[in-house]
Amino acid sequence: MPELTRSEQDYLKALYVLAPGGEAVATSRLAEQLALSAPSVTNMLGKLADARLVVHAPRAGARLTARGRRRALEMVRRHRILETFLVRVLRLDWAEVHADAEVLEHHISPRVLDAIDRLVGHPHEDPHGHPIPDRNGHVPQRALLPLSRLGTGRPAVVRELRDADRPHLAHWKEVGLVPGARVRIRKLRPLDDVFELEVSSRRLVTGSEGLEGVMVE
Amino acid sequence: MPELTRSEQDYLKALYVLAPGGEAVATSRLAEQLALSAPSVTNMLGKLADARLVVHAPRAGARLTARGRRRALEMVRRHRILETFLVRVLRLDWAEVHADAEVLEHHISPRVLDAIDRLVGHPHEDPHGHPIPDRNGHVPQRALLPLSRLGTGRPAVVRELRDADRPHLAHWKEVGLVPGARVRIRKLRPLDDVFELEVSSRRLVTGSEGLEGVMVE
DNA sequence: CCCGTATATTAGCCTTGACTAACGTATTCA
DNA sequence: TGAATACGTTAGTCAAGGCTAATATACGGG
Repeated sequence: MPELTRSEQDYLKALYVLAPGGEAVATSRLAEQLALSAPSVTNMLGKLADARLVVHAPRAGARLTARGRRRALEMVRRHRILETFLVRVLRLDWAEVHADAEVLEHHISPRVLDAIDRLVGHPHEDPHGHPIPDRNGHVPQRALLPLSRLGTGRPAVVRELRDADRPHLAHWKEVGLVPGARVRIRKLRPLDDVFELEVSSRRLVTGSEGLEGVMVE
Repeated sequence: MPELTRSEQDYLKALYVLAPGGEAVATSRLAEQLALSAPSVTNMLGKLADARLVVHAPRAGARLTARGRRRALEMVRRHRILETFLVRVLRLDWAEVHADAEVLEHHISPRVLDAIDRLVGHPHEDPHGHPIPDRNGHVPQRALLPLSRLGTGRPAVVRELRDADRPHLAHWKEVGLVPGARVRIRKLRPLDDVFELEVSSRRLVTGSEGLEGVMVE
């Protein structure tokens, strides 16, 4: 298993995040996700294709190969274990751990990762509710939908919160939108973009802003 | 306080390790310490001098400025706190933690470092006995000498073990050469390079090989 | 005092992974 | 069907931070 550079790891993880099911991802989407220019992405996709980690159909985007997916899931696993550690052991704030995990995931040795995993008790979910892939790259896939698309009246349970955007995370925590919370959309006013929610029996009125980051079941 | 690259941090730390007292260090010594070529070192010293982190008298080696020393001690502090964490919290082996700390020291945010420091109880010494600089870059300086230069008969106490060489560390631990252990040289046979030691009342016969890594008081 | 050796520096090159500018291709709409 | 637009790729550049080969300095011994 050849070593990957930090950039290569980032590209693979981004591909997985954008297409967990292995669909093809457009160059531009990947560039946006990584905050890089399109030519940089084309260029790196070439290298990753040479290494058989992605297939890059010239003008039809890129998809992970089985090997690429393995490596991507390894990074996802690292990230989520680290977030769990940062919250549970170091007691950092839920909303603040993403950036640190993003850096550390590239620099922790397998030995240290295992020790951390052991310390936090081999969790199956990170602090934001995301499932943690096992050592073999197996992840339980769940069928979730963004809260913004849950119909009126139907009760649901919050499962995952997108960890990448710090400001919303802090806010969600405050209003009780955390994994396990019960939600229901009481009323939906699409014209002025207002949601009236019931979160664990409390009332909450909010705009749709950011609500695709809250995944429910 | 401008950001330093990983390489810059490594150079500063190496300078501190080779000359804790602020003496000038020869280019070649630094190159050896960092396992780099001499021209690479000359080149980087130029940059560090521009940044006022070292003074580089053209053919007389380099020494840290006050600012450079501050940054170097920050790295030393990080390294030692991390080693303490790896041993005390993650329960990794004493002899195995150096390499991991060496990488992580560059990638841990101040927030995470503080949390780790708190978790391990603000230690003043790392697992190998080295003093940990405080936040302001203050280190208690002790006058130690390598065990290889302790005279015959004089009792002493082991204080620090050089953490960089893994094989010896493992060995020293086995034979009881750990911080706090009492030692005495019973007999010294310089011709065949044999030391007869007494370590915490146990007999030990050994060559001088590596004994400069054991610092006693 | 000059030469040989050791050490430091200069010159020039390489790789990684970004970037911008320019160019090609594909799609959509009139 | 042809033009406008969106998107992708090619070409060429840059900064970091290594390297080797060649050059320069300094120092000690004959």
